[in-house]
Formats: sequence, C-alpha cells, structure tokens
Amino acid sequence: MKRITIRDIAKLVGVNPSTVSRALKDHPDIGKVTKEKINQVAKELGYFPNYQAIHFRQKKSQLIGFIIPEMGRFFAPDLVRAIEEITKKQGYHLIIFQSNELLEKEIECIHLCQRFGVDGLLVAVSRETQNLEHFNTLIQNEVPIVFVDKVLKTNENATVDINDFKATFTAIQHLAKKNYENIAGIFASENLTITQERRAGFEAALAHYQLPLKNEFCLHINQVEDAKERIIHLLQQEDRPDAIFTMSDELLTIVMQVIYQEKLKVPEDIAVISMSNGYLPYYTNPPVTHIKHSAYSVGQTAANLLVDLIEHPKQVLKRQIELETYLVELDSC
Amino acid sequence: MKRITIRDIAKLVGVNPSTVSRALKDHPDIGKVTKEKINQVAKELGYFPNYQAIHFRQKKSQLIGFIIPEMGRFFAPDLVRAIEEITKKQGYHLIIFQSNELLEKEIECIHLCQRFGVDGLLVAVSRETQNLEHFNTLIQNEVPIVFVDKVLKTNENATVDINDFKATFTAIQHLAKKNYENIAGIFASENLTITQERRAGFEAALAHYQLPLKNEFCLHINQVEDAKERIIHLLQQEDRPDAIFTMSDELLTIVMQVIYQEKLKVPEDIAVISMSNGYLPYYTNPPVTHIKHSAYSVGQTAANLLVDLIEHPKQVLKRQIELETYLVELDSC
DNA sequence: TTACCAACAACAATCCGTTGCGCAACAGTT
DNA sequence: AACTGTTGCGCAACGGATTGTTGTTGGTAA
Repeated sequence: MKRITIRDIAKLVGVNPSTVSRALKDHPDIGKVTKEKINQVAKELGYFPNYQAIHFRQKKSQLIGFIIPEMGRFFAPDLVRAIEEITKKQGYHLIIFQSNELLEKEIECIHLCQRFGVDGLLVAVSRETQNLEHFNTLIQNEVPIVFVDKVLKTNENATVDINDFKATFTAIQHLAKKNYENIAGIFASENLTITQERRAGFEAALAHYQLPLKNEFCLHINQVEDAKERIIHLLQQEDRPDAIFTMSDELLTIVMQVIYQEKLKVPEDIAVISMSNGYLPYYTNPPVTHIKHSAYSVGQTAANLLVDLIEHPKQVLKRQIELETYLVELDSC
Repeated sequence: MKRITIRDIAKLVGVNPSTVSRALKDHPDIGKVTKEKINQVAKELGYFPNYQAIHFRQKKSQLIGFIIPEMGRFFAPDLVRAIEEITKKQGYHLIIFQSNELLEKEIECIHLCQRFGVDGLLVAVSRETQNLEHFNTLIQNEVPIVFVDKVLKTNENATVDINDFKATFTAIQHLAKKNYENIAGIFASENLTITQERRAGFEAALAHYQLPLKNEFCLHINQVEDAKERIIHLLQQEDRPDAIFTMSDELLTIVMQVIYQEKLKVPEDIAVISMSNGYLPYYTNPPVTHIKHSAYSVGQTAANLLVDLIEHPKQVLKRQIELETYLVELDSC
C-alpha cells in the first residue's frame, strides 16, 4: 500500500505541499477555509506524517538510547519502566541496548546510538568500563548523556545515582547498633565503582564501631557459578559471621538460598541486611531489613535530567544527583 | 559540530558523492585506488553514515517495536533481554512502549510505531484488548506483527506462547498424583485469554481426577491491594485447601508472603505449585515446584519469527508457535 | 487613481545517501 | 580503422516534510 504524503493531499485540495504542511500544523499564514479543507482531506485519506522524513530533515530523532549492561531481574526493570514513562510523556522514545558487561559491546552500542541519531543517551556503564573516552565523539556532537546507577564519577558528566558509601554505612551501622559483631559483606565485582564505594562504606562503618574487618568475611562474587559454594564455606566456618550484608538483590537471593539450605534461622542464627530495590526482601522468610534504593526514582530522575539537558542544555545547573536511600526495618536483624 | 557527509569526503577526494557512496560499500564499479583513498579520508574525518537518511530513503528503520503492558519484574525482563539480543544480532533494534494495560494507550503505541516506521512489531496485548482491529492499518501496511505471551488467538496472526491449558493441567495433575484433594487456584484477571485457558486447564484436571471444584477456592486477583486479604481469608477457612496453584510468579509472591505470615509449613500444612519463569521459586523457602515457562525462550522465538516475517514474508509457514513447558519438581509438594 | 499593506499561497532549496543511466577512455578483436 | 566490451566514474533525480523567500490577491487609505 502506498503511503499517503502531503503531496497527495495537496493535489486533491489543489494547493501546494507547503501549504498543506503549514495548514496541518495550524500555521497562521494559512486561511481558515483552506485549513479546514486540508484537514478534512487528510483525515479522509488517513494521512499520518512520516516521522522518518521529519526527523531526517530536522536532525532530531525523538529517540533516547539506553545502554545497560544487562536486562537483569531486580533493578533494570524498574529503571526501564520509569524511563519509558517519563520519556514518552515528554515526547521521546526509548531504544534499548545491552552491553553484556563488555566494553567492546558498549562501544558498539554507542556507535549504533550515533548512527540512529539519538537525541540523548542514558548509560549504566559495563563492568569493564574504566574511563569514558569512548563517549567523546558523542559529547563533541553535543548529544547529552546521563550516566545512571552504574556511573564513573568525573566532574563534567551528568550522573544520577545514590550515595553508596553512606547507604552502606547506614546498613552496617544498623547492625552495629543491634550489637552484631562479626559482620560479613557480600559484594559484586571489584571493578565496579559502586562496589568500591560500598565496600569503603562497609569498612568505614566497621572501623567507626570498632568492629573487626576480616578479609575472609568480604566476598566479591564475580561469577554466579561458585557463589553458592563460597557463601556456604563462609557460613560453615566455626567462627562464622553473626550478620551478613549483601550489596544487591542478586546477591541476597544467593545468600538466602544458602541460608535455607543450611537451615539457619534468621535472625537468630544469622542476621541479614541488604541493599535492595525493595521487592525481593518481602519474598523471603523472614522479610529482610534493607536499604531501599529505588530504581524507579533513579530512572525517573535520570530521564527528566536527560530531557532537560536535551531541551535546555545551557540552563541545567544540577547535573550530578544523588538520590536518598533509607532503611526499611523488617525482621531479619 | 557539523556532521560529516559523503559530500565532504567527495570534495576532499575530488570525486562525486555517488562514487563515495559506492566506494564505501565496496561496489565493484569503483576502482581499487579510488576506493582506498575514499576509505582513508572517511576514516580521517571520522565519517559515519546517517542512518536517518538511509532509512528514510530506503523506507526501512531497522527498528522493531515492542508493546508490553508493563515492564514487570518476573517475565518481562527476560523477554526484553532475549528480544534485544536476537534483534541486535539480526541488525534490528528495539524500541519499547508500555501500554499500562490500557487499550487506549495500546492504540497510542501502535500509532507511534507507525509514525516511527518500525519494520516489525512484537506485542503482548493489554488486559483490555478484546480484539485486534486496532492493528489493521499496520497489517494493511504490511508491517509484520508477532503477538507474544499475552495473545489473542485468531487464525491469521503470528503468535508465540505456551499451551496454557496443558501446562496448568500438568500442574494440577502433579498435585493429584501426590494425593492432594482440596486444591485452590489463584488466577489473574479474568479478561486475559491466558487466565481463561489456565483456568480451563485447572478445571479439566480437577474433573479428570475427580477432585472437587469449589468456587471459593478459585480466586481472580484484579488488584494487588486486596489480594493478601483474600488469600488470608482463603487460608483461614476451617476447610482450607491442602494445595494451592498460582498461575504466575506475581501471584506466587503474594501467596508465599501470606504463608510466611500465617506460619504455615510448606508442604506439610499446604502444598504450593506455580507457573513460573523459573527464578522466584528458588528464592523462597522451600523452593517451589513449578511449571517452567521460559520468558527467554518465548522472547527468542518471537524475535526470530518476527525477523523471518520481515525478511521473507511469504516463506514463513509456521506462524503460531507454542513452546514447551515442563515440570520442575522442588520441595513444595 | 495610486500607494501600500495585509493575508494567503506558491516556489524552490534543503536534509543525506542511493541508484539508474549515461558516457568517456581504453583494451582487445577482426 | 571500425567495432565491441569493459572499467571507472559522474550526473541528476529521488524520498517526504519543512521553511525562507517571493509573488499574487484584495482591500483600505490618501
């Protein structure tokens, strides 16, 4: 089926395509009668504008790229949900790319975004990403970028995340105040900035409360494969921890599985506290005390910031946003 | 910064833009020396093609739209993950729209897809969608559509889902064989085709094993708000069920929360079986026996089917695919 | 009547890459 | 020398909407 263009309408009404274009967008230059006729014919023909042509002409795409390491189950969905809602509301649309935690793929995604002419970009960087050079051409082309959740902090780039140090500190503080003394921490890959900051918060809190920092009590989980074994090993030591902190929902699932398997009672045998997007802690028995870190808010904030940067690049003052986290006290400590 | 075009390269090399265009795609008409020069200059200038222009000219977008009721936590993420991977591998890219379970929004999404000129469309229909009329213009424009997971079955449309009847039957069969007799079923909104088919499988299995079908034992959860209360009420009856089937991970979370709250032992006090994407059942205590229904496979299959339909519209024979589900026996029955 | 200004439309260029067609130059054949 | 075939490249139109500029009306005021 042939697509209907403004020329078709123009021919039928007997005017110039430019007149049709102006009429359809209610331009004051066009007379009322002509406008009505054009609008009527457009409706009859079932005309709809060719966005590809428009975007091509205007060098805009109304597209926002979102590069994410992987579409995980705990954090990403809410991020996407929020971003899609906000961007749609503002007339933009979301095109999603997974980098699979690989720098190489991240670069590929960036190229694709460039070729597609996205108006802006949201990025959660991959585990391998140690600097932001590969974003330079995009930046030179003045495509706004907002780094979200997994960020590398520099002074120039827009970021939305949380204060990982403080959030973790708060978690450990909560344990300390409840008089737990042998606190273990389960962390993700050491490469990630968020891991480093959370680990720093963890250590600082232990130090502050004069609790022991044992190296065997700090696990960095790089592959899921051996995660269970390592945690089992941790919990089977004779001098095992009396409390355990996990820095993410993913890690919490593993820990809880081990705890169930080992038939440990929470919190009697061991206390658990986690950073979380706030759902998983209610699926477990008992519900897990956690530092709530809302992916939805992060997504909303980042999307709004990005749209601001696209539409008023000069006027945006606050480009680095740290969202609040808070303690949700349930039954695991 | 001005974008570099083939004309810039042409000027520098001293050839015609058409020559540059052909050279860059290794067209045999262009001499080796010229090609090399052009490629070199292109690299020096950091040229990359303007996809918007290309897509506009070729009336393709390399975009695949994905309309989903909502970016949920259990099923959608794997769907998106799979679809992104497959479509990217085939040179397409994913643009996501949420219909929020509203027909009106679903129609909006369809319009957007049309305007964006997507090459194909994946759809999980909303709860309100009772027919597929609103897809007609898209179909007339020969944009392939694959309905996925939440589908309405007609003879013409491409679909990828599971045999809900059979899957549910299998679940109940498993309970029956373990001699559970008072089986309750927790279902989603009655409007959904999948709910209807699962309920039918549920009833058929009860009938087949000559088990009682009590209306009070079949709950349809429309809002999350009162879900817990209703399930508590179900479990507090004196003649309470000895086994409970949930048709989704979402519902399973609620049931498990209630079970924990009520301090019921699984499977001693009550058995649990669920349909699931296969992760949540391991987060609970005990792990829940379930019918595994892989979102990732559904996504993969649907994405591959769609790409086939885009690229060889006439040659695709099997357009309605039902994926296998299987019983994963864990410790809750 | 002339001058002038709205009001309304038409014209044509533009965005960038693609592609059918044409043409010149040259090698090889008879 | 005349002809055919090949190689290598240029020309120009094209796709659909937008937009700066120009042109034609009709009407009003001087």
